[in-house]
Amino acid sequence: MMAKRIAPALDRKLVVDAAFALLREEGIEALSMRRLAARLQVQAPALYWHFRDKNELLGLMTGAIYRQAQEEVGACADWREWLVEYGRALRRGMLRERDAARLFAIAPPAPQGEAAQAPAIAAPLTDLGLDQASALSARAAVISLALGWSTYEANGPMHHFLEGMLDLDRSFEAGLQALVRGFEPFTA
Amino acid sequence: MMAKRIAPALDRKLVVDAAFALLREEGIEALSMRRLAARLQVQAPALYWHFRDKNELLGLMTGAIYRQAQEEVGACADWREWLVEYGRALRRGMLRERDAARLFAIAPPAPQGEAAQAPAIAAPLTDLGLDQASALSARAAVISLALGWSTYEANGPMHHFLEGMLDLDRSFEAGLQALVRGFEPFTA
DNA sequence: ACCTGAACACCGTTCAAGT
DNA sequence: ACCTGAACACCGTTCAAGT
Repeated sequence: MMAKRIAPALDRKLVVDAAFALLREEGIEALSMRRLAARLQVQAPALYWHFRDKNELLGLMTGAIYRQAQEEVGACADWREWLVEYGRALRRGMLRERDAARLFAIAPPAPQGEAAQAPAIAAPLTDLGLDQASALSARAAVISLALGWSTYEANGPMHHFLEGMLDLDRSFEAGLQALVRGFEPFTA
Repeated sequence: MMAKRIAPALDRKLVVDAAFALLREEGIEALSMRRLAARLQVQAPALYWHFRDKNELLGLMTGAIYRQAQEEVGACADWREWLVEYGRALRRGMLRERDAARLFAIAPPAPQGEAAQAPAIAAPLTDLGLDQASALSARAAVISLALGWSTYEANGPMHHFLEGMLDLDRSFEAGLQALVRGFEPFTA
Protein backbone atom coordinates (compact mmCIF):
# COMPACT_ATOMS: atom_id res chain seq x y z
CA MET A 1 0.00 0.00 0.00
CA MET A 2 1.10 3.59 -0.71
CA ALA A 3 1.24 5.91 2.27
CA LYS A 4 -1.86 8.04 2.61
CA ARG A 5 -1.31 11.39 0.96
CA ILE A 6 -3.35 14.15 2.48
CA ALA A 7 -3.95 17.30 0.42
CA PRO A 8 -1.64 20.23 1.31
CA ALA A 9 -3.47 23.10 2.98
CA LEU A 10 -1.59 25.73 1.00
CA ASP A 11 -0.16 26.55 -2.36
CA ARG A 12 1.37 29.70 -3.77
CA LYS A 13 -1.69 30.86 -5.66
CA LEU A 14 -3.95 30.38 -2.66
CA VAL A 15 -1.65 32.47 -0.51
CA VAL A 16 -1.26 35.26 -3.07
CA ASP A 17 -5.03 35.45 -3.54
CA ALA A 18 -5.57 35.65 0.20
CA ALA A 19 -2.91 38.35 0.42
CA PHE A 20 -4.74 40.44 -2.18
CA ALA A 21 -8.00 39.99 -0.31
CA LEU A 22 -6.40 41.03 2.97
CA LEU A 23 -4.78 44.02 1.30
CA ARG A 24 -8.08 45.20 -0.14
CA GLU A 25 -9.98 44.72 3.10
CA GLU A 26 -7.50 46.05 5.61
CA GLY A 27 -4.69 47.84 3.82
CA ILE A 28 -0.97 47.29 3.71
CA GLU A 29 -0.37 47.87 7.42
CA ALA A 30 -2.50 44.82 8.19
CA LEU A 31 -0.76 42.64 5.65
CA SER A 32 1.44 40.69 8.05
CA MET A 33 2.52 37.09 7.78
CA ARG A 34 0.64 36.27 10.96
CA ARG A 35 -2.65 37.79 9.88
CA LEU A 36 -2.34 36.25 6.46
CA ALA A 37 -1.69 32.85 7.98
CA ALA A 38 -4.68 33.24 10.29
CA ARG A 39 -6.94 33.95 7.35
CA LEU A 40 -5.67 30.76 5.75
CA GLN A 41 -6.23 28.81 8.99
CA VAL A 42 -2.58 28.03 9.35
CA GLN A 43 0.36 29.13 11.48
CA ALA A 44 2.70 31.84 10.23
CA PRO A 45 5.79 29.66 9.77
CA ALA A 46 3.84 27.49 7.33
CA LEU A 47 4.10 30.32 4.79
CA TYR A 48 7.88 29.95 4.80
CA TRP A 49 7.60 26.57 3.21
CA HIS A 50 6.11 28.25 0.14
CA PHE A 51 7.99 31.56 0.08
CA ARG A 52 11.55 32.46 0.91
CA ASP A 53 10.39 35.54 2.78
CA LYS A 54 7.69 38.19 2.84
CA ASN A 55 9.34 40.12 0.04
CA GLU A 56 9.02 37.24 -2.34
CA LEU A 57 5.30 37.13 -1.67
CA LEU A 58 4.92 40.88 -2.21
CA GLY A 59 6.92 40.64 -5.41
CA LEU A 60 4.48 38.11 -6.75
CA MET A 61 1.69 40.55 -5.99
CA THR A 62 3.27 43.49 -7.80
CA GLY A 63 4.27 41.12 -10.58
CA ALA A 64 0.63 40.17 -11.02
CA ILE A 65 -0.51 43.78 -11.27
CA TYR A 66 2.29 44.56 -13.67
CA ARG A 67 1.61 41.59 -15.92
CA GLN A 68 -2.12 42.09 -16.00
CA ALA A 69 -1.65 45.64 -17.24
CA GLN A 70 0.34 44.39 -20.19
CA GLU A 71 -2.31 41.80 -21.01
CA GLU A 72 -5.00 44.43 -20.99
CA VAL A 73 -3.41 46.29 -23.86
CA GLY A 74 -5.02 45.16 -27.09
CA ALA A 75 -3.69 45.33 -30.63
CA CYS A 76 -2.28 48.75 -31.47
CA ALA A 77 -1.58 50.56 -34.71
CA ASP A 78 1.67 52.11 -33.57
CA TRP A 79 3.99 52.34 -30.57
CA ARG A 80 2.59 55.64 -29.35
CA GLU A 81 -0.85 54.11 -29.07
CA TRP A 82 0.61 51.11 -27.25
CA LEU A 83 2.38 53.33 -24.73
CA VAL A 84 -0.77 55.32 -23.98
CA GLU A 85 -2.91 52.20 -23.55
CA TYR A 86 -0.24 50.63 -21.39
CA GLY A 87 0.00 53.69 -19.19
CA ARG A 88 -3.77 53.71 -18.70
CA ALA A 89 -3.81 50.02 -17.87
CA LEU A 90 -1.07 50.46 -15.28
CA ARG A 91 -2.97 53.26 -13.65
CA ARG A 92 -6.18 51.20 -13.58
CA GLY A 93 -4.30 48.35 -11.98
CA MET A 94 -2.86 50.59 -9.31
CA LEU A 95 -6.21 52.14 -8.54
CA ARG A 96 -7.81 48.72 -8.34
CA GLU A 97 -5.53 47.48 -5.57
CA ARG A 98 -5.29 49.37 -2.34
CA ASP A 99 -1.87 50.78 -1.41
CA ALA A 100 -0.44 49.56 -4.71
CA ALA A 101 2.16 52.32 -4.83
CA ARG A 102 3.54 51.35 -1.44
CA LEU A 103 3.64 47.75 -2.53
CA PHE A 104 5.73 48.64 -5.57
CA ALA A 105 8.06 50.74 -3.45
CA ILE A 106 8.76 47.74 -1.21
CA ALA A 107 8.76 44.86 -3.66
CA PRO A 108 9.74 44.95 -7.32
CA PRO A 109 7.49 42.95 -9.63
CA ALA A 110 8.73 39.37 -9.85
CA PRO A 111 9.18 38.51 -13.49
CA GLN A 112 8.01 35.11 -14.63
CA GLY A 113 9.32 33.06 -17.50
CA GLU A 114 11.67 34.90 -19.84
CA ALA A 115 9.81 38.15 -19.26
CA ALA A 116 12.91 39.48 -17.54
CA GLN A 117 15.02 39.70 -20.67
CA ALA A 118 15.39 43.05 -22.39
CA PRO A 119 14.17 41.86 -25.81
CA ALA A 120 10.99 40.48 -24.20
CA ILE A 121 10.36 43.71 -22.33
CA ALA A 122 10.88 45.76 -25.45
CA ALA A 123 8.95 43.35 -27.70
CA PRO A 124 5.52 45.02 -27.72
CA LEU A 125 7.19 48.19 -28.95
CA THR A 126 9.86 46.76 -31.22
CA ASP A 127 7.08 44.80 -32.92
CA LEU A 128 5.60 48.16 -33.79
CA GLY A 129 8.85 49.40 -35.28
CA LEU A 130 10.65 51.08 -32.40
CA ASP A 131 14.33 50.28 -31.81
CA GLN A 132 15.10 48.40 -28.61
CA ALA A 133 16.90 51.14 -26.70
CA SER A 134 14.10 53.62 -27.36
CA ALA A 135 11.54 50.98 -26.45
CA LEU A 136 13.10 50.26 -23.07
CA SER A 137 13.53 53.91 -22.32
CA ALA A 138 9.99 54.86 -23.31
CA ARG A 139 8.42 51.98 -21.46
CA ALA A 140 10.41 52.84 -18.34
CA ALA A 141 9.20 56.44 -18.51
CA VAL A 142 5.56 55.41 -18.82
CA ILE A 143 5.84 52.98 -15.92
CA SER A 144 7.52 55.67 -13.85
CA LEU A 145 4.81 58.19 -14.56
CA ALA A 146 2.05 55.76 -13.59
CA LEU A 147 3.91 54.57 -10.51
CA GLY A 148 4.87 58.04 -9.40
CA TRP A 149 1.39 59.35 -10.03
CA SER A 150 -0.20 56.82 -7.77
CA THR A 151 2.40 57.45 -5.07
CA TYR A 152 1.74 61.14 -5.39
CA GLU A 153 -1.99 60.67 -5.46
CA ALA A 154 -2.02 58.40 -2.43
CA ASN A 155 -0.12 61.00 -0.51
CA GLY A 156 -2.13 63.11 1.82
CA PRO A 157 -0.58 66.53 1.32
CA MET A 158 -2.12 67.06 -2.04
CA HIS A 159 -5.08 64.83 -1.75
CA HIS A 160 -7.15 67.29 0.24
CA PHE A 161 -7.25 70.32 -1.95
CA LEU A 162 -5.94 68.69 -5.09
CA GLU A 163 -8.94 66.53 -5.70
CA GLY A 164 -11.12 69.60 -5.91
CA MET A 165 -8.44 71.76 -7.46
CA LEU A 166 -7.22 69.37 -10.04
CA ASP A 167 -8.97 66.49 -11.70
CA LEU A 168 -6.57 63.66 -11.01
CA ASP A 169 -7.74 61.43 -13.83
CA ARG A 170 -7.68 64.21 -16.34
CA SER A 171 -4.29 65.39 -15.20
CA PHE A 172 -2.74 61.94 -15.35
CA GLU A 173 -4.12 61.56 -18.85
CA ALA A 174 -2.67 64.93 -19.83
CA GLY A 175 0.72 63.93 -18.47
CA LEU A 176 0.65 60.60 -20.22
CA GLN A 177 -0.33 62.16 -23.52
CA ALA A 178 2.38 64.77 -23.17
CA LEU A 179 5.02 62.17 -22.42
CA VAL A 180 4.13 59.98 -25.37
CA ARG A 181 3.61 62.88 -27.74
CA GLY A 182 6.93 64.42 -26.83
CA PHE A 183 8.96 61.23 -27.01
CA GLU A 184 11.51 61.11 -29.78
CA PRO A 185 13.06 57.76 -30.66
CA PHE A 186 16.85 57.71 -30.42
CA THR A 187 17.18 56.55 -34.01
CA ALA A 188 14.83 58.48 -36.25
CA MET B 1 16.08 82.97 42.14
CA MET B 2 14.79 81.42 38.97
CA ALA B 3 14.80 77.63 38.81
CA LYS B 4 17.83 76.23 37.05
CA ARG B 5 17.00 75.61 33.40
CA ILE B 6 19.02 72.85 31.86
CA ALA B 7 19.31 72.71 28.10
CA PRO B 8 16.98 70.21 26.39
CA ALA B 9 18.81 67.28 24.87
CA LEU B 10 16.70 67.29 21.71
CA ASP B 11 14.96 69.51 19.23
CA ARG B 12 13.23 68.77 15.96
CA LYS B 13 16.08 69.79 13.70
CA LEU B 14 18.57 67.71 15.66
CA VAL B 15 16.37 64.64 15.34
CA VAL B 16 15.68 65.12 11.62
CA ASP B 17 19.38 65.55 10.92
CA ALA B 18 20.20 62.38 12.86
CA ALA B 19 17.47 60.55 10.98
CA PHE B 20 19.02 61.54 7.65
CA ALA B 21 22.42 60.41 8.84
CA LEU B 22 21.04 57.07 9.98
CA LEU B 23 19.17 56.64 6.70
CA ARG B 24 22.32 57.28 4.69
CA GLU B 25 24.48 54.98 6.78
CA GLU B 26 22.14 52.06 7.33
CA GLY B 27 19.13 52.39 5.05
CA ILE B 28 15.44 52.65 5.70
CA GLU B 29 15.10 49.26 7.40
CA ALA B 30 17.39 50.45 10.16
CA LEU B 31 15.58 53.73 10.62
CA SER B 32 13.65 52.81 13.75
CA MET B 33 12.68 55.06 16.62
CA ARG B 34 14.83 53.01 18.97
CA ARG B 35 17.97 53.15 16.85
CA LEU B 36 17.45 56.82 16.17
CA ALA B 37 17.04 57.50 19.88
CA ALA B 38 20.18 55.51 20.66
CA ARG B 39 22.18 57.59 18.21
CA LEU B 40 20.93 60.69 20.01
CA GLN B 41 21.82 59.20 23.41
CA VAL B 42 18.26 59.19 24.55
CA GLN B 43 15.43 56.69 25.09
CA ALA B 44 12.90 56.06 22.32
CA PRO B 45 9.87 57.57 24.07
CA ALA B 46 11.70 60.89 24.31
CA LEU B 47 11.13 61.32 20.59
CA TYR B 48 7.40 61.37 21.17
CA TRP B 49 7.65 64.61 23.01
CA HIS B 50 8.85 66.23 19.76
CA PHE B 51 6.85 64.30 17.16
CA ARG B 52 3.31 62.96 17.16
CA ASP B 53 4.49 59.71 15.62
CA LYS B 54 7.10 58.25 13.30
CA ASN B 55 5.17 59.35 10.24
CA GLU B 56 5.40 62.98 11.20
CA LEU B 57 9.18 62.64 11.39
CA LEU B 58 9.38 60.93 8.00
CA GLY B 59 7.13 63.59 6.51
CA LEU B 60 9.59 66.26 7.63
CA MET B 61 12.32 64.32 5.85
CA THR B 62 10.49 64.05 2.52
CA GLY B 63 9.37 67.65 2.96
CA ALA B 64 13.00 68.70 3.22
CA ILE B 65 13.99 66.86 0.04
CA TYR B 66 10.99 68.26 -1.77
CA ARG B 67 11.62 71.83 -0.67
CA GLN B 68 15.31 71.75 -1.41
CA ALA B 69 14.61 70.70 -4.98
CA GLN B 70 12.48 73.75 -5.50
CA GLU B 71 15.14 76.01 -4.04
CA GLU B 72 17.74 74.59 -6.38
CA VAL B 73 15.87 75.82 -9.43
CA GLY B 74 17.25 79.16 -10.47
CA ALA B 75 15.68 81.90 -12.54
CA CYS B 76 14.07 80.57 -15.72
CA ALA B 77 13.07 82.15 -19.00
CA ASP B 78 9.85 80.18 -19.36
CA TRP B 79 7.77 77.53 -17.67
CA ARG B 80 9.13 74.68 -19.78
CA GLU B 81 12.63 75.45 -18.61
CA TRP B 82 11.42 75.64 -15.00
CA LEU B 83 9.77 72.22 -15.25
CA VAL B 84 12.88 70.61 -16.68
CA GLU B 85 15.15 72.13 -14.05
CA TYR B 86 12.72 71.17 -11.32
CA GLY B 87 12.53 67.59 -12.54
CA ARG B 88 16.31 67.33 -12.57
CA ALA B 89 16.56 68.81 -9.08
CA LEU B 90 14.01 66.32 -7.76
CA ARG B 91 15.92 63.46 -9.24
CA ARG B 92 19.19 64.70 -7.76
CA GLY B 93 17.54 64.96 -4.38
CA MET B 94 16.23 61.43 -4.58
CA LEU B 95 19.58 60.04 -5.65
CA ARG B 96 21.30 61.93 -2.86
CA GLU B 97 19.27 60.29 -0.10
CA ARG B 98 19.20 56.53 0.23
CA ASP B 99 15.81 54.84 -0.13
CA ALA B 100 14.19 58.17 -0.93
CA ALA B 101 11.48 56.56 -3.05
CA ARG B 102 10.39 54.32 -0.21
CA LEU B 103 10.37 57.27 2.12
CA PHE B 104 8.02 59.17 -0.20
CA ALA B 105 5.77 56.14 -0.52
CA ILE B 106 5.35 56.01 3.25
CA ALA B 107 5.29 59.66 4.20
CA PRO B 108 4.02 62.55 2.09
CA PRO B 109 6.17 65.67 2.27
CA ALA B 110 5.05 67.86 5.14
CA PRO B 111 4.35 71.32 3.77
CA GLN B 112 5.55 74.25 5.82
CA GLY B 113 4.15 77.74 5.95
CA GLU B 114 1.56 78.53 3.30
CA ALA B 115 3.32 76.25 0.81
CA ALA B 116 0.30 73.93 0.95
CA GLN B 117 -2.02 76.28 -0.90
CA ALA B 118 -2.63 75.75 -4.58
CA PRO B 119 -1.62 79.27 -5.63
CA ALA B 120 1.69 78.87 -3.81
CA ILE B 121 2.34 75.51 -5.44
CA ALA B 122 1.52 76.87 -8.85
CA ALA B 123 3.37 80.14 -8.32
CA PRO B 124 6.73 79.35 -9.94
CA LEU B 125 4.84 78.46 -13.12
CA THR B 126 2.08 81.05 -13.05
CA ASP B 127 4.80 83.66 -12.63
CA LEU B 128 6.07 82.50 -15.99
CA GLY B 129 2.67 82.88 -17.63
CA LEU B 130 1.03 79.48 -17.20
CA ASP B 131 -2.55 79.32 -15.93
CA GLN B 132 -3.00 77.76 -12.50
CA ALA B 133 -4.76 74.56 -13.53
CA SER B 134 -2.11 73.75 -16.13
CA ALA B 135 0.60 74.64 -13.66
CA LEU B 136 -0.68 72.24 -11.00
CA SER B 137 -1.18 69.51 -13.53
CA ALA B 138 2.24 69.89 -15.14
CA ARG B 139 4.05 70.11 -11.84
CA ALA B 140 2.27 66.98 -10.60
CA ALA B 141 3.32 65.11 -13.73
CA VAL B 142 6.97 66.09 -13.35
CA ILE B 143 6.97 65.12 -9.66
CA SER B 144 5.36 61.81 -10.56
CA LEU B 145 7.91 61.05 -13.23
CA ALA B 146 10.82 61.75 -10.88
CA LEU B 147 9.26 59.85 -8.01
CA GLY B 148 8.23 56.92 -10.15
CA TRP B 149 11.60 56.81 -11.82
CA SER B 150 13.44 56.47 -8.58
CA THR B 151 11.04 53.81 -7.37
CA TYR B 152 11.53 51.97 -10.61
CA GLU B 153 15.25 52.42 -10.55
CA ALA B 154 15.59 51.26 -6.95
CA ASN B 155 13.71 48.11 -7.84
CA GLY B 156 15.81 45.08 -8.42
CA PRO B 157 14.08 43.49 -11.39
CA MET B 158 15.36 45.97 -13.85
CA HIS B 159 18.41 47.12 -12.08
CA HIS B 160 20.50 44.15 -13.09
CA PHE B 161 20.30 44.20 -16.82
CA LEU B 162 18.89 47.69 -17.17
CA GLU B 163 21.93 49.51 -15.99
CA GLY B 164 23.96 48.02 -18.77
CA MET B 165 21.12 47.92 -21.24
CA LEU B 166 19.79 51.37 -20.65
CA ASP B 167 21.51 54.44 -19.39
CA LEU B 168 19.30 55.41 -16.49
CA ASP B 169 20.33 59.04 -16.37
CA ARG B 170 19.99 59.52 -20.08
CA SER B 171 16.62 57.77 -20.13
CA PHE B 172 15.24 59.83 -17.30
CA GLU B 173 16.37 62.94 -19.09
CA ALA B 174 14.72 61.75 -22.30
CA GLY B 175 11.46 61.08 -20.45
CA LEU B 176 11.54 64.44 -18.73
CA GLN B 177 12.23 66.28 -21.98
CA ALA B 178 9.44 64.38 -23.70
CA LEU B 179 6.97 65.16 -20.95
CA VAL B 180 7.72 68.86 -20.92
CA ARG B 181 7.95 69.13 -24.68
CA GLY B 182 4.63 67.39 -25.17
CA PHE B 183 2.72 69.28 -22.52
CA GLU B 184 -0.01 71.54 -23.84
CA PRO B 185 -1.49 74.12 -21.47
CA PHE B 186 -5.26 73.82 -21.03
CA THR B 187 -5.79 77.41 -22.11
CA ALA B 188 -3.76 78.14 -25.20
C1' DA C 1 9.12 71.22 30.09
C1' DC C 2 11.35 67.28 28.86
C1' DC C 3 12.96 62.68 29.57
C1' DT C 4 13.13 57.61 31.61
C1' DG C 5 11.41 52.78 32.80
C1' DA C 6 8.41 49.55 32.16
C1' DA C 7 5.03 47.65 29.66
C1' DC C 8 1.59 46.34 25.65
C1' DA C 9 0.62 44.48 21.49
C1' DC C 10 2.57 43.48 17.84
C1' DC C 11 6.29 42.16 13.94
C1' DG C 12 9.52 38.72 10.49
C1' DT C 13 12.02 34.71 10.77
C1' DT C 14 14.32 30.29 12.38
C1' DC C 15 14.26 25.71 13.77
C1' DA C 16 13.42 21.54 16.02
C1' DA C 17 9.77 18.55 16.18
C1' DG C 18 5.59 16.42 14.69
C1' DT C 19 2.69 13.84 10.96
C1' DA D 1 6.42 16.94 2.00
C1' DC D 2 4.26 20.13 4.69
C1' DC D 3 2.91 22.11 8.98
C1' DT D 4 3.10 23.35 14.28
C1' DG D 5 5.11 25.22 18.78
C1' DA D 6 8.20 27.72 20.80
C1' DA D 7 11.46 30.97 20.68
C1' DC D 8 14.62 35.14 19.22
C1' DA D 9 15.31 39.66 18.27
C1' DC D 10 13.14 43.14 17.16
C1' DC D 11 9.18 46.93 16.32
C1' DG D 12 5.84 51.62 17.39
C1' DT D 13 3.53 53.59 20.99
C1' DT D 14 1.54 54.72 25.73
C1' DC D 15 1.90 56.22 30.25
C1' DA D 16 3.08 56.81 34.88
C1' DA D 17 6.85 58.56 37.13
C1' DG D 18 10.98 61.17 37.68
C1' DT D 19 13.65 65.80 37.46
